[in-house]
Amino acid sequence: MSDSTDLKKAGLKATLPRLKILSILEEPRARHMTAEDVYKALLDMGEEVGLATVYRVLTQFESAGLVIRHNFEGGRSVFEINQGGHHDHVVCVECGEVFEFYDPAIEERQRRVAETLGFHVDSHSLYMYGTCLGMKREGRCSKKRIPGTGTP
Amino acid sequence: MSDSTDLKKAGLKATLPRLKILSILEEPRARHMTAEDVYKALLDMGEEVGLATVYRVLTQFESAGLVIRHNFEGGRSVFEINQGGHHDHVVCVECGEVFEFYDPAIEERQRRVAETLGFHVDSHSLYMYGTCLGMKREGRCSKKRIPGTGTP
DNA sequence: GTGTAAACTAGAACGATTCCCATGCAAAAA
DNA sequence: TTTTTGCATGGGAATCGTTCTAGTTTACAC
Repeated sequence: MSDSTDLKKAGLKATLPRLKILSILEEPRARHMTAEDVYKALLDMGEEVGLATVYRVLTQFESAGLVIRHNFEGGRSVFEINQGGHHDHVVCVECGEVFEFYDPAIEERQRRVAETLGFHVDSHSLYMYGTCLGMKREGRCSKKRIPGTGTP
Repeated sequence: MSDSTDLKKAGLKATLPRLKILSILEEPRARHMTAEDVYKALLDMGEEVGLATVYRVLTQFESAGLVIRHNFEGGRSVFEINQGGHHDHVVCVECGEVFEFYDPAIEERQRRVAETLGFHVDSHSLYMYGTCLGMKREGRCSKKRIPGTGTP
């Protein structure tokens, strides 16, 4: 299905900035981007889009369920395209790399805890922070820093 | 053990601002406070402490392991005194109330996941956001808003 | 094509946090 | 005791990410 159709289904007009932003987030290598990252990517591809628009659009996308917003350590938000399957995150504080995982047992226990407390859960987030020792991407921890993650 | 001893053990001089801030965080009703909350509490008790000092001291306390910093949804940080036992959080987006829980099974599964990934975990955070239907504190969801939590 | 509401841009404003620096104070040296 | 040294402080300015405002442009139903 085209991006344009995705947007209309979400009740949003298919404007140029929105289409561009969506396409950037859909690139496989994009995964977790800050608003600033998206803005820079737009500039790099020669698009005239204001930073304010990026923030507005990302927030709209979040409301529409097209993207998911994460608040990693350090305060700033990172966005990820919503491809359906829920998952949690492991963040390497050395290289800033973000890995994903899904554990049914954890999900089930969370449901249980909420039930016990009489709590209706809208969303939950689970992040693990540490170092990717022996992680196999390019041999080891890549030392490349991704904005919005890790410690200084 | 006195606060003064706690500070010295953490390698920090026992200065007045630090003692005051520590004592505020130790009050049982304090639990989860923003830097601003701590600052206001100091002003209320007639102390002359700068906001910058509050931030600086809280960060030092965090490094020393005396307090834990949380990044709840909404961006701002909330601080909680570290009383040893690790726990996770359930945040009511209606009233801003924060509840704590600990589930050994979840902790164990997390450890397992990290192990599988060859990842050394320094810390992790698990938050559930929702509404505290039927929660029994003062009958129900108290509608009192706590800074740094919840949606607008 | 045209009208209208929605979306856009740039820049100002905002709130949280950090930086800067002159001053204060307490432990170590003389 | 006096001097020195160095960390801690307070206040305001600066910075950062994010949101708001005003005026202009665009998408889409007619």
